[in-house]
Amino acid sequence: MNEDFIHKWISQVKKGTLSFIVLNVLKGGKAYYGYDLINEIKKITEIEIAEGTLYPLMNRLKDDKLIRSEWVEQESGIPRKYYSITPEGKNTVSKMEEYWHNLNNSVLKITK
Amino acid sequence: MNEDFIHKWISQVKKGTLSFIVLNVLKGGKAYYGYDLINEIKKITEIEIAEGTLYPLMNRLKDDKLIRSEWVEQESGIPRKYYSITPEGKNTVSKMEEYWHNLNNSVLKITK
DNA sequence: CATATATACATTGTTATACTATGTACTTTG
DNA sequence: CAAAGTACATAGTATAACAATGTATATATG
Repeated sequence: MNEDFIHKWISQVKKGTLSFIVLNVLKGGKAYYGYDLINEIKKITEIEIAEGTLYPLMNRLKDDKLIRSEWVEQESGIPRKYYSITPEGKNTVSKMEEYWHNLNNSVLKITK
Repeated sequence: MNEDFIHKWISQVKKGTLSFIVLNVLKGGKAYYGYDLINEIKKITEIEIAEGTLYPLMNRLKDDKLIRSEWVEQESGIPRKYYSITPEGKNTVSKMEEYWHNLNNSVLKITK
């Protein structure tokens, strides 16, 4: 069946898209912790990010200095690592937005 | 610099996007050969597909029976391999379109 | 006429990233 | 007290874009 093809295709489309989405959520300046981000993104976009995808992704973004992180102790339960965007991250996300916009316009041109 | 980040990001975004674009070009029923596809897509979308990307991509699409190919001898020059879409390809591309549309709506929601 | 450029297909090796599976550890709920 | 939820993390696998390289023909240019 080509169900399988579609499934694999969606996984490929997510490559790149996820970092863009995460940076956009953080863009406003509010800090999020990982588990929260997954749920927030699922709520807004219906896109499900596996934990095994998100945590390495956040580390990559941090290595590239687009976000920073900070451990915050909780009154009860496990400490949370809060992520927030850096100035360089904001700068980068606006360039990404521009590319995405052009890409979608191209796709619209070609799909109709 | 984050020029490098953007560059790598664009390469990742193309994963999945390129197969979608190629199938959309073929969707109308007209047959294209590889070299022609690259130029056609560059002209319409400004997206540059490397030859080392396109030919393996076309083989994958063929393996998945979304397209078929046919060698056509030329009066002069190198024979061309013409690709055309299959019914299954048309079916698949419309599912892809649906997903893409939803994805872009999600992104729009999150970027504003 | 030799060389560069364009046409046309193809493969190999490298790199990046999503996902599954698995693991740790604490808390809440039935 | 077991199950489900919260919260972080890593290892291994699969996939795909791209650079580099190779083959071969045709045409333009100095």
